[in-house]
Amino acid sequence: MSKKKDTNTEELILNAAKQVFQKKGMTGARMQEIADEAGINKAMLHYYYRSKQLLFEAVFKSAFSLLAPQLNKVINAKTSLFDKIESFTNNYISFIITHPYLPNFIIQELNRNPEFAKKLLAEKHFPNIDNFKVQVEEHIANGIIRPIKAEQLFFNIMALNIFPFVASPLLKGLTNVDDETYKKLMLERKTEVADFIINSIKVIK
Amino acid sequence: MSKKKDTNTEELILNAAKQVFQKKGMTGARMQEIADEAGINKAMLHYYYRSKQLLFEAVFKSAFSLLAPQLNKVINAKTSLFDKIESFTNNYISFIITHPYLPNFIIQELNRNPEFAKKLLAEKHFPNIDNFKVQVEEHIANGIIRPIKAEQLFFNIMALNIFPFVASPLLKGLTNVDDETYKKLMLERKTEVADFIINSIKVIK
DNA sequence: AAAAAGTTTAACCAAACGGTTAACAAAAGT
DNA sequence: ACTTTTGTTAACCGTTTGGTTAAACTTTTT
Repeated sequence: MSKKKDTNTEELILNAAKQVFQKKGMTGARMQEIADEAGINKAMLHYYYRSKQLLFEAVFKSAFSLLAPQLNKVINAKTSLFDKIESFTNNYISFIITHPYLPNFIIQELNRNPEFAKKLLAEKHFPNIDNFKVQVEEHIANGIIRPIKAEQLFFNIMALNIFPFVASPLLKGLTNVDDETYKKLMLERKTEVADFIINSIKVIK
Repeated sequence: MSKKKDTNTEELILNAAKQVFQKKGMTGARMQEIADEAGINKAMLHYYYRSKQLLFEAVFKSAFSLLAPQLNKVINAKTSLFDKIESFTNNYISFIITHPYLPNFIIQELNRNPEFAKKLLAEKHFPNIDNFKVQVEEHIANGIIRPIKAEQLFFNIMALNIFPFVASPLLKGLTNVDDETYKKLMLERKTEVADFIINSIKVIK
């Protein structure tokens, strides 16, 4: 057995492929461009990953398994509902600022191939909202939050956190703010979003 | 002058191109596929639209000018803020259900080419949030809503309305609901989203 | 040190791609 | 009637694309 190599080609390819696929998508990416990005011969891509499709799937799964634990924080965590919303919002926005292409990439590719989405979410024993649902229903029963379907609350949390990163060119254009100001607004959202949600659902005693 | 033709080829092409481009994006779409969809010879696409790029731009602009007046409803309308949020949410969700591919298409292509986004939003004298901003600030000054930046409120309105349609494969997977149930949830959002927003910002007297 | 296995490269290939051409058909203008 | 313009088609073209090959180089095994 073995694995010396200070330059691991397989990993080099995966990282280059990540960059190119996440920026241009499956159909927009070119194998030659990935090879150039990695600084190696194009044949290496096929040597290690056989085909564009398989290389893409490796990139996608890698991206998804980076995002999954983030999403799990809203769904499964032993903290109270409000704490959960606050910590998720704070963490998620930090996370996404360091991986700006990630959410758009995933959404784009899931839309391109929804069957792949179903397969992926099924095979990998995946974040399930059952616990979250129970928690929401308990909070409603105890009069802590106003009645709302757990699914709708979950959609709202996801939307408020993810959308401004996915739709940034549109929102930048509509609000007429420059890149720097937009980034500041995104940082503000680390607390703004959680406040907005909790304000909406909390019952005032 | 004139224009007899019961089958207007130019329009036939545009409609076919809309379908293909909105489903597969600029890079994923094929000229032959558009021709097949329209049931005509591929050379016709170039006869009427010169190139793939120009055909794409025609489709994009058409899609955008369909979405723009919808967005304008939040930004410029003479009604009160709460009315505005309620009517926009209700209208927008109805609108998007009849044009399901539209928001994702626009977001995807704006991300692919952000410069094109800037150009488009600049040339077409476009929805501007200035009026909305003034209105929000007035409401805050009058103690009707709690303090919030107009941009953040605007982002939140956009996010809550648009995101569940853009990210439907992801959200379907995570919440484990079938297509029919998902559609029901989307219809519920016609009122749910407005309530959620107003609950969050309204000052209780 | 020789053989075997693993890695890398340049050159190549067939298919798919966007786009063009030339010939033809249908309308419109005269 | 015929000439010109407009619309349409099949066949074609050069380039790009994902993928392969065969030979060379490197590392590991014996």
